[in-house]
Amino acid sequence: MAYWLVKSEPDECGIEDFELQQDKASPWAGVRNYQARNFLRQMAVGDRVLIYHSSCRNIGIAGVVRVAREAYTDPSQFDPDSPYHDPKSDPEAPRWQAVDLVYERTLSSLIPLAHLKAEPGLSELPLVRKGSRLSVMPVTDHQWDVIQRMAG
DNA sequence: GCCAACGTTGGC
DNA sequence: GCCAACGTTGGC
Repeated sequence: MAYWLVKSEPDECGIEDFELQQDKASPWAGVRNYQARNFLRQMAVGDRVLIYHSSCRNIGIAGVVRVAREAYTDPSQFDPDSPYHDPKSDPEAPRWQAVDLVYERTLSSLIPLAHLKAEPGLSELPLVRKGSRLSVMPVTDHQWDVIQRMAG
């Protein structure tokens, strides 16, 4: 089993939205960055995914979800009404994939970005590197352990 | 709202 | 293939 972290704007889809769905999986769609997409493709059912809340009042890691379905064609790329529409994507060779994620737990208290940045064991995590915009990233076993410890 | 840093686009 | 211009991300 592998570990991952994804960024989300809680206004769009935060841990609370997964919690409301409980055992019902939700699509993680709209990724439009090649590096992030390549990581999505590597996700396997059962992998754990940290949900990071960005561009909001309380920035940081908020909870954990689980991969419920491996990568499949993201339908929003072909939907002209979707904000994620990609007119250059060829239906014969779709550019973008989505996965399905299902709720696992909400942290008792959010781990703020400042704490993540201050933790030496996380210095290699792309999330805390200056200017990093990667929205889907792998988390090593060690980084995972560090974060679990911080979560209490 | 500001703005630095980034990824992508497109002219050459 | 280079690189300037552009649009976006995301913390503050």
